[in-house]
Formats: sequence, structure tokens, C-alpha cells
Amino acid sequence: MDLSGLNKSQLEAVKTTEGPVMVMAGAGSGKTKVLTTRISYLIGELGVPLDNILAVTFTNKAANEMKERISKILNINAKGMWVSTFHSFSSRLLRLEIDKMPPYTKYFNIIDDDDSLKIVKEIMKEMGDLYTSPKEMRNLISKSKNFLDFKIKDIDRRTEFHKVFDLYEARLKKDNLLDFDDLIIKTIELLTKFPNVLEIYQHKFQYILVDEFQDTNELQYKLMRLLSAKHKNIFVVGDDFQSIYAFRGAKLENINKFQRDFIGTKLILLEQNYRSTKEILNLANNVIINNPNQIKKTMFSENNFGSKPKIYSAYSSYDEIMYVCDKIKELVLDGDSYSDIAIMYRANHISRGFEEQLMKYRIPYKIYGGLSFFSRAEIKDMIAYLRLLIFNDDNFSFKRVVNNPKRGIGKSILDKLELIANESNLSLYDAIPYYKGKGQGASGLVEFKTIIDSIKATIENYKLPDLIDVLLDETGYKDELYRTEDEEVAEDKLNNIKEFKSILKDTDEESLDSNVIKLQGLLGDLALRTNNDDNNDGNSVILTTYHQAKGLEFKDVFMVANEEGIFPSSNTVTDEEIEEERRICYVGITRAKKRLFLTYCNHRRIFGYDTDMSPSRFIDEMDKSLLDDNKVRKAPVVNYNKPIEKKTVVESNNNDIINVGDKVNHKSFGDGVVVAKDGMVITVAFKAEFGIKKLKADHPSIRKR
DNA sequence: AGAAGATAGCTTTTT
DNA sequence: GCTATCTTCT
Repeated sequence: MDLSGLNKSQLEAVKTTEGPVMVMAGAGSGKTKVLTTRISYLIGELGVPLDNILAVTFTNKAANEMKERISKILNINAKGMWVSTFHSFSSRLLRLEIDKMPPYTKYFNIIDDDDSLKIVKEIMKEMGDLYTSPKEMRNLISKSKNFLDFKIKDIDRRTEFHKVFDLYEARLKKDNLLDFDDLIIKTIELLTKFPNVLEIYQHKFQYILVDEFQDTNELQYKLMRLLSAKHKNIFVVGDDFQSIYAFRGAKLENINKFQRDFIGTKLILLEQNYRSTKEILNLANNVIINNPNQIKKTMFSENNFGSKPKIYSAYSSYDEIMYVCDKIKELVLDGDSYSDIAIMYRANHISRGFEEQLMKYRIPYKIYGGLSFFSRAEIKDMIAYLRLLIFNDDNFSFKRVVNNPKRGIGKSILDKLELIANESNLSLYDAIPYYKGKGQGASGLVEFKTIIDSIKATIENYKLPDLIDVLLDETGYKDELYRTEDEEVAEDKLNNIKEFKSILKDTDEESLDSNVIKLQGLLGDLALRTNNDDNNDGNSVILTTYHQAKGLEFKDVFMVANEEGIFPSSNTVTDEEIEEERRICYVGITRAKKRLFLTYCNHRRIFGYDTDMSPSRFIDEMDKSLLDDNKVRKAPVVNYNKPIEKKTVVESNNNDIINVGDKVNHKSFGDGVVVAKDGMVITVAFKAEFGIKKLKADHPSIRKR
């Protein structure tokens, strides 16, 4: 096997196959190369069977890429290997073993955050007035599952939480559902409860590799520790500079814990950066140095010098967008292709303005992440219909589609049906024949069952993609779309469904199994799929959040919207949170190979209000000698001075008279002080990131404090 | 039941 | 400024 492309440390990381190894791999230090080479080495040189290796990453894309690279190096098909995300791994294992933990069955359905929120909403709706909003509650539930030291101080809120939590868990259990967090939790539960099962997998996975180790949380760490306890051949790769998932429970302490838990851990440092120019790397080091609690480490590079990162101070977000578009055109004229270029930002909503303008400029672009294809309503509807065809007892899918298209089946009818189902221990679907009653709803139920039954009876007669067309026609879904939506929207949704059909086509051609078996396999893990799985990177500019950009690299990177309140986000306050934001900034900078552009706006529309912005503290912190300052802008660009207009103003119910000097609270901007008054128009100074605004004193969002 | 109109809530970050 | 959800009217 050819290992000549590796440096000394990389080689050591590949060849130290026995015992615990921890690699601290800085940005651009060849981490993926080490991982794939090591796996290939295990298989190709040491003759380890494919099945005895487990590699875990954080994104499907990273997993797929690893498999592809291994396939190439060894000239084998690595598709079936245990190389996946933590969640996919858990799901795969649970499909094999969860039958041991009734009432769950291996046909469990995985629900995404949206579904989960919907369930929480349903539960809370019946509980009346509550302290916590459903969204908050959903957050708390996830936190309680991921943070071992989770606690709610306030006793009322705590009892409320436990009530909802218990109902939520019961509901999931009853319907054979697992949320994302459950995938990991149930896997640990299974392995702990059934030592013989644990034994099997400990024996099986002789070599375990964990990517992005700095982002593992306590549960994920526990899972890996359980599995590796026998062979102790565990290899973890991480970079504490790039730890950006503390909000999801990631524990940097795992790095220290690992060395304590696995005695004799070999520590390997990869400190040479092969990616970026010296100027870019200098800036990255200059940023991260402001994190006092960071373990000191300096990446070095033997790469050539390039140009200094450029910084641009824009008047408005429109101005910022135009600057970026102009620069992209220049870069392409200079010979770069669109796919060399990425626009990166802290929060997804920033992409909107860029999309519009890129389209106008005819610059091809692709949004990386954002709303997942599989979380679109029409796709979820199709999946639910398919699931119901295969699994009649899937109550969750049943509820999603029974009245979609409308069949006159409302809540009261469903409640009655549920009662019947519970009494005779049937699924909602099987309870339909026992539903006594007449009227639209009753006949709607019967009609629904007839349609599903008839499609089910002929399911093997079609190719899988054609099955979707049958569903669209027979259920009336297509007609309903055209009836209730604008034509454009309907076409759009049907296009998405068409894309979904192509996924079914792939599944169809993969095996000679029956349609039912094929669907059982496919439907299992659709919830875990994301947009970015297929990297058919054509020639497009990539728009992405910093989080999603991790692990990627681009020749030219634009970091946009570097403003206080956006980046760092206004939600981050504590020192620890700010330090995480700074690491996000580090991740952004180190994505760039050749050219880096930083921009910020002095004005931005936030929640529909024109807002004064100030540059990000991360910009302030940068040593200006490392930057090429481009902030010459002649005149403010038009398009910005649109008057603030509210469609409706409602009389506020408190008749407080608001005067200059009064404290007020605005729903979106928080507390502020009235600095001027002109009739009913007050001028309020809010927190720095929201600046000074003119508002109507009787606007419902305003309250006197 | 369903269209039209009004309003609240929203923007972290992801599997 | 956008969108999901609630309210009101037919």
C-alpha cells in the first residue's frame, strides 16, 4: 500500500493500529486522509474484515465521502461498511435488536424535530395555560435527554415539564416512534440491559474510529466507550479549536476524559496545515488567540503567501450583497469556477437576500443545508402514505394523511376512532370497520381504507416510482394540490415529489426483492437523510452556515454579516458562549484556501425594521495589519430607505402614557429607553445590536415597564 | 367548511 | 418581512 503521501505524524496515526489513539488534528491538516488511509490500511494490509470496523462521523456527507475514498483506495465496494453518523449507526443497530425491548419493533419510525414539536404542541394544547411555550418545551425535552446534569430550578415549571415529558414519552412509545435523541439513548439502554448483545458487538467491532471527536456529547462518548471496552482499539480524531456544538451537549472535556478512561492513550498532533495561505492562517491564529481557555496550539504552514484577507464595510445589506456578487464575477473572470467559491454566514436566514441577487446576476448557486428536502410537507406526506401501505399499524403516518386530501375527518372523529382502537387494542387503521356513525366523516374513513387497501393489494404490480403516481391519482392528492394551492406552488411541490421518485428509482434498481421489502428498507432511515448527502457538486457557488461548512474547503470564501447580534449571535452572552462563537469564526476562516473576504453592514433589516448595526467584535479583535481594508463606498445604495409601514395598528389595552425617559419593552428587541417623542411616535434606544428605532407608541409589541 | 383577514412569533447553530 | 396560526365572516 502506498503511504508515501503522508508526513511523519500522519503516518504514525495510520500505523498505530492497536490500543487507544487520540489525534489532535488542526484545520486542514489532512484529517480525512488519515482516517481513510487508516481504515484502508487495516483492511488492505492487516486483513481486517470490513465488518469488524466501525467508523463514526457527524454528517452523512462525511460518512459517504469516507466510504467512497476507501472504495477507491482498495478497489472494493465499501457501501455496506459500518461507516456512518452516530444516529445512522444507532438506527441500524436498533433495527436489528430493538425487538428485545418491547413494545418497540424493528419497524419503528424516526421522527424529526418538526414532528416532535407537533406532538409536544398536541400534548400541551390539552393542558391549558402553561408557563412554557411548546418550542421551549421541545428544547427542554431534548436538553434533558442529552445533558446528564439537566435541571429546572423553578418548581412549577419543573412539574409542568415532567408532566409533558411523561406524556411525550408515552406517546412515542405507544406509536413505535423514536426521536433523534432516542436513537442514541435506546442504543445505550439496549447494550446496558442486554450484556449478551453488548458482547456480540464488542466482539464484532475490533477497530473503532471516531471523527470530530471534540463534538461528541456525553451519550455518544458513553456509547463508544461501551463498544470499545473489549478490544480498546479506539481511534479518535478531533480539534478543540473547532468545537462548535456545545449547544447540543458536546463536551470538550471528553478529550481529557478519554485519556483518563483509556490508560496508555497515544497522543498524536497534526499541526501542519496544507490548506490555506499563510495570510489566512495568520488571521485564524490571530482570532483564536482571544480565547483564554483554549489549549495553546499553533498551526503552521509551508504553503505560499497569497493576498491578505479583504474586509469590506457595507452601507446596507443590499450593498453587501452587491459587493459579493461583483467580486464573484471578478473571480470567475480571473479563471476560478463557481464551485471554488462559498458564501458563509452564522444563521440560515442571511442567505435569502443573496439568493435573490445571485439569481438576478445569473450566478449559479446551491444552498447547502437549509430546509431539508425530506422535511418538506409534500415529501413527508408521500412517505407517510408509503409507510401506511407497508405498516398498517403506523398510527403516526395514519394521522398525517387520513384527512389529506380532505375527507371530512376532523378531530372529533379521530378521537372517537382512537377510543375504539384503544378499547380493542387495534391500530387506528384496523379500527375503521368498527367505527359506528354516519355522515361525511364516517364515509370518509371507509373511502380512505378502501383506497389504501386496493393499492396495497396491487403493490407488487408497479415499479416503485410508479407507485407514487398511483398514490397521487388514487388518493386525490394531486387534484387537491391544484385545488388548494396556486398553480406555481402546486407545480413546485409536484417537482419535489418527482425528485423523491428518483430516490425510489435508485432503491428499485438496487435489488430484486419485492416492493414491500424494498420499501421497508428505505423508509426506515429517510428521516436521517439530509440535503447534503449527495455531493453532485456541479458548477455552483455554495451558500452555507459555518456549522455546515465544517469539514469543507473552498478556494475563495466570503464570510458575510459580521455584525454584533448576528455574529456573535445576540443569543450568546456568557464568556463560554462567546468563545464558542469565536471558534465558529475560526472554522469559517480556515475553510478558505486562497482568498478570504469579510463583510459587514452598517444597516440591516431585522424583523422588518431598519436597524443600525456595528461590526462584529471578532472584526474589532483582528490585527488590522493582517487585513486589506476595502471599505471605500461612495454613496449609500438606493433600495434601502423604504419607509416603515405597519399594515395594522391595534389599540393597546393599557392606557399608559409613554413619555421620554420611560422604560419600555418590545417583544422582539427587548428593553429600551424612550429618547424622543412626536405625537404617537416614540424613538426608543434598545440594546446595541438593535440600535435606535422609531415606533408607534400604541403598537401591540410595545409595553411600558 | 373554507376563504379572507389579522396577528404573533420569529433568527442561532444540526443529527 | 415572512409565515404559521388564529379569527371572522360567508
